[in-house]
Amino acid sequence: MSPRDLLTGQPLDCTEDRPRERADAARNRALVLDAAARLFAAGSGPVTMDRIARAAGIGRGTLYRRYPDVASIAAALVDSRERELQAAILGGPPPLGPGAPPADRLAALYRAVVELLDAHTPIYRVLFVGEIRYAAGAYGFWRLHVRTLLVAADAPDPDALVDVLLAPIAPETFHLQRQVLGLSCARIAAALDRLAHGVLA
Amino acid sequence: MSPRDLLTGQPLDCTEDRPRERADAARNRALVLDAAARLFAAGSGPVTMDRIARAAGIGRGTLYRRYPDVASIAAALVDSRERELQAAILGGPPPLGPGAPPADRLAALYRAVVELLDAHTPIYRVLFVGEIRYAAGAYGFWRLHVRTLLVAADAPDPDALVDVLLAPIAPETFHLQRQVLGLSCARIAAALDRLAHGVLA
DNA sequence: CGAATAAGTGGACACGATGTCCAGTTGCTA
DNA sequence: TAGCAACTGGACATCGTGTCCACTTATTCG
Repeated sequence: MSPRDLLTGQPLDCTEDRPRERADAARNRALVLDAAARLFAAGSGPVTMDRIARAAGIGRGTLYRRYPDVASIAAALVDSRERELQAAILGGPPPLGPGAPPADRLAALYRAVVELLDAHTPIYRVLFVGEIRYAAGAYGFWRLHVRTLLVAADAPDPDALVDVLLAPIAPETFHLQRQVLGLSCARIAAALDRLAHGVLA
Repeated sequence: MSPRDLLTGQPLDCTEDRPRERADAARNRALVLDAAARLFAAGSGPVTMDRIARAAGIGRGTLYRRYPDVASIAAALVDSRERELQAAILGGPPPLGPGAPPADRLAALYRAVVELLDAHTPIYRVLFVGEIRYAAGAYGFWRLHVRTLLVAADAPDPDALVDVLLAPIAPETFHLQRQVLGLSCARIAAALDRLAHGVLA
């Protein structure tokens, strides 16, 4: 693990005696996130560092100071939602939280992720593009969780199965099903439900 | 369907009376495919149109004349292998070909695709990147085939399930399992086998 | 209060890739 | 062997990336 938060790029130890973030920097950060959210929502053309900087009314150098790339900005935008989901998985009510059978918990995770993807499709399509996906914080957490469920269900070779079970919630697949094919979230979740109960029978 | 072959970029009607491809053009095409194969195999840095042109010793304009992008070149490189697989699915011996139960046929498809991905990982990582994947010829064929299997197995909502079942053989997932995690093809195929038999129970 | 200082700022720059265009060349055919 | 059409190759305009550095400003401390 790195000493920095994977999602925000901020040092993890916010309460350290190291000099606090300056007021203008904080203001600019808000401008950046706001502008990026607008650009993602607008969906007109690819969201680039250049566009974000111009939309936020700041220089490129300033943008690069805090965020190394578009993915890190996307991560910051969905940060709070993902923390909520993690909390619900770790300590919320079943079936998402502890207490339900593994297959039901996996299905519940699928349902929650489908909602998340639906609410922030353009962001996740940047955040989880190709390889980056596996480096993103959320994937690591989901992977750990699903692996635990596999072990609890006595499934063979959890290390090989876990990524197979996570593949169907890749943003590319979701986008194809939701936008291109026009499937409802309920139908997608139902298909994933069958997957969960089929494999973790 | 377009009047051109999705894989080779060549007109579909090779025997038409339209002027045949000139000798120098054919030579250059061979040079291009050869150079691209070498670049993909070498694996040193991203394979771009520019590099391919230089490696083949031809100009950029010449390259763009036949191939609009790197993906189309990658498609041409695996064309013959994919045609073989399609033939085996349509008319080969079971379980890949007709005659075996749907779950077995799906598992056999998984096994064959895993082999294909393993033999040409770098090519497929370009060919199936993000959205492009669904536009590539192979995906459409596999999709149709798997949908047929789902219908044959009386699975509910084949249109929602089919992409869920195809997601785990995305090159990104395969790369993670094979290269990053170091799993053997056999283990990956076994996990997919469980998936096939779990869902098409 | 008013320097000193370090963090923050913004735009210029070099680089690399894309896709287009067109003047010149060459293979093919009659 | 002449002419046409296909082919060739490199120049060009465009766009995005990531770095760099001289300048500015918020904060701190004497």
